[in-house]
Amino acid sequence: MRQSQLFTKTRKEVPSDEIAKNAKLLIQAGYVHKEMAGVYSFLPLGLRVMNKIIGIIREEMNAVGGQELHLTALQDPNVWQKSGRWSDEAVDNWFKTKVKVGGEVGLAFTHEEPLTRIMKDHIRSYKDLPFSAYQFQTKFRNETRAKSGILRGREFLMKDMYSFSRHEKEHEVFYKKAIDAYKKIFTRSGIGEETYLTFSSGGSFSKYSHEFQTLTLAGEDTIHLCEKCSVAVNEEIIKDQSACPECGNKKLAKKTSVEIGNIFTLGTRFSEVLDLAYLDEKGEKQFVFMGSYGIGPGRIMGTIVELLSDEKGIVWPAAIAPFQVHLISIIGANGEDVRKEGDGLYERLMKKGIDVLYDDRDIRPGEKFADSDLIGIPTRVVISEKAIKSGRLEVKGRKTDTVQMLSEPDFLKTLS
RNA sequence: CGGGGCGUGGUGUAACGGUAGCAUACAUGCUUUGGGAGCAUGCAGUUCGAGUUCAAAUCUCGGCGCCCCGACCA
Repeated sequence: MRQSQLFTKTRKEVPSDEIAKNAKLLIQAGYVHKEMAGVYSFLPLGLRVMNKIIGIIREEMNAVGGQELHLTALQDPNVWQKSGRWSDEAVDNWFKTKVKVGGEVGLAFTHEEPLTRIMKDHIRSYKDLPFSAYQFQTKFRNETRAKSGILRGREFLMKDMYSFSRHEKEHEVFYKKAIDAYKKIFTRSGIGEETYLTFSSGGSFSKYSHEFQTLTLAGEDTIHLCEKCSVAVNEEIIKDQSACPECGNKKLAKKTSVEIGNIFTLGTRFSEVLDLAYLDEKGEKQFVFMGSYGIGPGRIMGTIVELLSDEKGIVWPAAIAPFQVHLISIIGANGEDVRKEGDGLYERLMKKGIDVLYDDRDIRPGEKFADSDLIGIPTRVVISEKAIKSGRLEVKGRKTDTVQMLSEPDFLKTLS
């Protein structure tokens, strides 16, 4: 992508009412646009990052056998009435609206009910189980208070997976696989070190659940973590569980964190009320045993900005950066050589399948460097008269201050 | 939802109740060209509605919006 064609521009100054670092930097660098409180549009750079995160999650969900599908945002009240989750008393953050010809619909804040109903058409026998399905879907939650930039919005993308098993024992096998898959996702996203498997309350589903909590002051949760086992206990159940669930360690460290994923054992909570059942080997009717598994890709994105940015801007991990390489041309007084060489290098890199953002703009170097640091692409390559004379590329990592002069083949090797 | 703060060009900021100014961005021209260049010219603004007043960005009331703390967070 040529930066001269990128319609988003960086800004020198940030909107003064933003406090959250993730909102400040993502707006300043042109990744997102705030539409209103808690509602963000993703611009080309932001969408690229989001798609990288989605790609990682998708691979890991597929690896545990999940099948991707896409459910509706508009919800039929009937199915929610059966589970008792349609009323505003039961669920206070519904967005509800009316259909013109009569009747109400809701905007989905989660999808247990609709998917359970769909599965009634497909599950008949124990032979149809176990099974899991997932989607990336926009969720709507009428939060009384949106906050912390993209970390807590009223509209946000969510990966939600649902598992359907014959019984608890079968469910637990999948549940453990899901935990491992989640760990891989957060590690690959570059926040594995700061992310803790956290024992938490199960809300209205079950007594306990597991959350994945990432340490950051921008978060709104409090966890008590065991440094030995890398697990934590959510503050909300610390009265019941005051020691490490793994090793019994009683000296837990209290930290602020953000919940970037959660997994619940649903049991037969939904299958019973919606009558999702199968016939077992003996021909007896059994309710399907369910679980649900959520991740907020936007929360991962915002959390990475919170954790990894520095005073100059964002620092993306290579796996989720919008581009692999930021190619910058320094066009001096007679810049034709540089322009030609830059264009040529850009074409060659693109042909190799390398994702390059090419700053071909006719502006001064200082501005290009500042933008590059702000945008946060992992590798920067500068092409200039100096570089052309040396016959090498000037390569610098976003996180390091040292510049390497590499031949083009050597540079290509560093990317593979 | 309770409490607090704040709404001025695209963005960031000034202005005692009395001419809405500065910076940046943008446009044009010339000069410049390795860490957000210089000069000149131009474009562009008081959140909305009532009220007080000779006069309101400024004071009062209300709406709308944004941020923060708390409550909530399936």
